Parts: sequence; structure tokens; C-alpha cells
Amino acid sequence: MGKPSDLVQGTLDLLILKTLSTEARHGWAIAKRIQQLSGEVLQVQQGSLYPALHRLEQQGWIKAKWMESETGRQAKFYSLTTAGRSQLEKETASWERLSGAINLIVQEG
Amino acid sequence: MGKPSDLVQGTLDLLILKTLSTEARHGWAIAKRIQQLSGEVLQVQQGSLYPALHRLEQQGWIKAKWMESETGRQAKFYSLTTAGRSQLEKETASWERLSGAINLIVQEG
DNA sequence: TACCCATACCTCGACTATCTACACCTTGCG
DNA sequence: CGCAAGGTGTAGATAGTCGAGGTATGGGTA
Repeated sequence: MGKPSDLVQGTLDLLILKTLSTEARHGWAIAKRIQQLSGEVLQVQQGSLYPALHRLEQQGWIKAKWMESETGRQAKFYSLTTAGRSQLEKETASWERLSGAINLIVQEG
Repeated sequence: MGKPSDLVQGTLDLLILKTLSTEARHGWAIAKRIQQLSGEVLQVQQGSLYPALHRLEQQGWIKAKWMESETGRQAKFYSLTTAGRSQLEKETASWERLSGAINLIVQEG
């Protein structure tokens, strides 16, 4: 298997929002889930993750609550706000538009 | 239709290489072609284009030659080198891997 | 007891790609 | 003549990510 390749710049917010759209998770779990769902291709570094989470929180797209994690420790659980849900839709549309456009060129004759 | 959306970070090199894979072009034409092929979605700013071209040339992936353009003016025509062609393959594979991984997450349940 | 490892949070500095905004030159056209 | 379109380029700012570090807790093991 190839090793993880980190990220495509600008897609981290989308990935986090999407990951939180099913249920609230803490930072560590978000990173694990992205890596797992992507088939071990995408890897979220902690130095990218936490600034991104704070960014999203400040935008009002996610909110945090301290809760007990599966392992019995305190952890910050993030969940989507209403604004976050509509932001997710926007970013999804934007990603599809842009990646589609790139594919038009890449897969062209 | 929506206005052009600039770029996805990290894909410009790929787009340029791909655009040059069919025939030699000058910078201005590369930008036009990317915009056109993408259905007016992607837009390459001049301040991104020229530094990128110089970067690629320095890497030895493309080479430049002054020639006369379609409009009768001197213009720098860039063409792929052998190394550039294999770089294009690498970047294409990398894009497909990464964008595929993102789609796995975005399109999930 | 002592120690390490996995979990979980965070920050800081460096890097790099891109954008915005310029500057410059040429050709064609009204 | 002046202006638009074609064509090349640079400088500065910005933003997102990476790499490397730091803190702390709980569980397991030697």
C-alpha cells in the first residue's frame, strides 16, 4: 500500500465538516476517521487539524463541548451548527465544480 | 453561469503539463486553454502562471523557445521535456488518488 | 514502583503556492 | 494619436499546511 499523502490544499474544512455531519466527534477521532474513510490515503496532521478546528469554530460552523471519550477521558467533541451544515453544502458543491473541471482537462484526449 | 473560481491549490503544475502535452504553447495561450477546457470554471491568474512556468522550467519539466505567435508577435513557447512527460504521469496519478480519496468521503452516506 | 505507549489537546515557525496589483512592451484599429 | 488586446514579468501580502515541539492522563507491563 502507498503511504498516506496528506491533503489537497483547501479541502480540509470540507473533510472535517463532512466527517462531523453524521455525528459529533473529537479532534483525534476526526483525523482517524478521515484517514480510514479515505482508505488510508489522506492523512491529517495535528498541526493542520487543530488550527482548522479553531478556524471553523470561529466561523460559527462547528461548536465544541467537553465530554468523555470512548476511552474515558475528557475530550472536546465538535458538532455541526446549522450554519455549518449549509457551509458543508457550499463546499461540497464547490469541490465538485472544481474537481470536475480539473478532470475535464486531465482526462481529455 | 458562475464566474471562474481560480484554482485548487497544488493542481496548477498538473494543468500546465497536461495542456502542453498535446502541443507547445505560450503562457498566455496556456491560461486561455485551461479556462476554456474547464468550461470557464478554472482561471489562471498571471501572477500564478508565470512563476509556475519558471518553476517548471527550472525543474527541467518544460523548456522554452521564443517563436512567433499566431498574431505575429514574439512569444515564449513552452513544450514538455521527457522528464516533464513522466512528471505529468506522476501528477496525474497523484491527483486521481487524492481526489478519489476525497470523493470517497464527500459522497459517503 | 517506574516506565512507556496510546490517546488527546495545543502552539509556533517555516514553507510554498497562489492572488492582487503593478510595470512594461508590441500590434492593430478607430 | 490613444486605447484595447496580446504577451511577459515582478513584488508583496495572504493563507493553509507541515514539521516539530510541548503538555497531560490512563493503562499496561516489567
